[in-house]
Amino acid sequence: MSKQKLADGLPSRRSDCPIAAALDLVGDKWSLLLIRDIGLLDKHRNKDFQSASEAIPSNILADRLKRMTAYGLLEKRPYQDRPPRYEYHLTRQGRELLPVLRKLALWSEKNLAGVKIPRAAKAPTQDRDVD
Amino acid sequence: MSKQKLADGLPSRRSDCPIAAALDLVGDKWSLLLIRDIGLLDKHRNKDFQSASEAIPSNILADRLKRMTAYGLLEKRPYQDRPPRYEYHLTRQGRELLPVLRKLALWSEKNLAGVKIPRAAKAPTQDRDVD
DNA sequence: TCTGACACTTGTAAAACGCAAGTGACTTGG
DNA sequence: CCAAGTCACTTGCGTTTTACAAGTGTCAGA
Repeated sequence: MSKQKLADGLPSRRSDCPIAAALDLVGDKWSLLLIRDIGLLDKHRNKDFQSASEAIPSNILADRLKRMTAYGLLEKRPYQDRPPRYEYHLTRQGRELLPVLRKLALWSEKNLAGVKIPRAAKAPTQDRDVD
Repeated sequence: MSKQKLADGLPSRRSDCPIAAALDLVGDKWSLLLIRDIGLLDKHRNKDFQSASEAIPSNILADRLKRMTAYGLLEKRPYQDRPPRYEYHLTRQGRELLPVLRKLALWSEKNLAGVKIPRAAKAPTQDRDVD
């Protein structure tokens, strides 16, 4: 799965448009939802992601974690030795996607019927999100 | 193509998360690029979209235009009678996605090597984009 | 030793995508 | 009037990606 160049580095870009370039990395059905889980919902481990309300398939989950780690958006960090277990955190690059997600959430709240942003959504921590 | 409920109205949402809800509408490889074409690059007609640097397949293009129109993000407006021809414009809802795109573009410029936002990108017109 | 938790991996079917070619309405040049 | 061209799709079909279910390996704890 994911025939795209993973081992090496980034995927080849469709164009030099910044929007297209970003979508080449996270423009699919699940990636931004994982960024949300990690950055806004404080989920970090495989089972946490599976328990999200959207039920991502486990193979897709594994693939996306692998990909986004390769892209430099996530960092895989061990939290115990035996059995070896890892949790996923946002890199600076990944963290800086959070303002985009917030914008998107605001759009939904304003434009989609019955959508409310939960107050639970963790407020910005380190990153000043003035814009 | 696009077996998803189109005729009726919106697709069923994966969850009540605002981010997931938005991605249910535009969380694919092409939709946001079309929003970009229309809202930032002033493209409005089928051939304009095909001439974009990313070469979207014509059947996918037709499907996305149809879908996003059904979702209320685009408006199909006739510009001549014979032969009947239409051009696509953003609705208010669609236009309000532009700030999201700008955020994303800023992210790319800052975080992806060699990506520059072209000055050509039309500045915000009607919509005050203070945030 | 047995059971369960956890983090994946594998197999296979279903869906979406991408490419090339085709269609229909109409205009324009000859 | 007719042939050729433009435009906006549509169709067929092979490829790729997704999704769902089940399986695997490692290890802790009872």
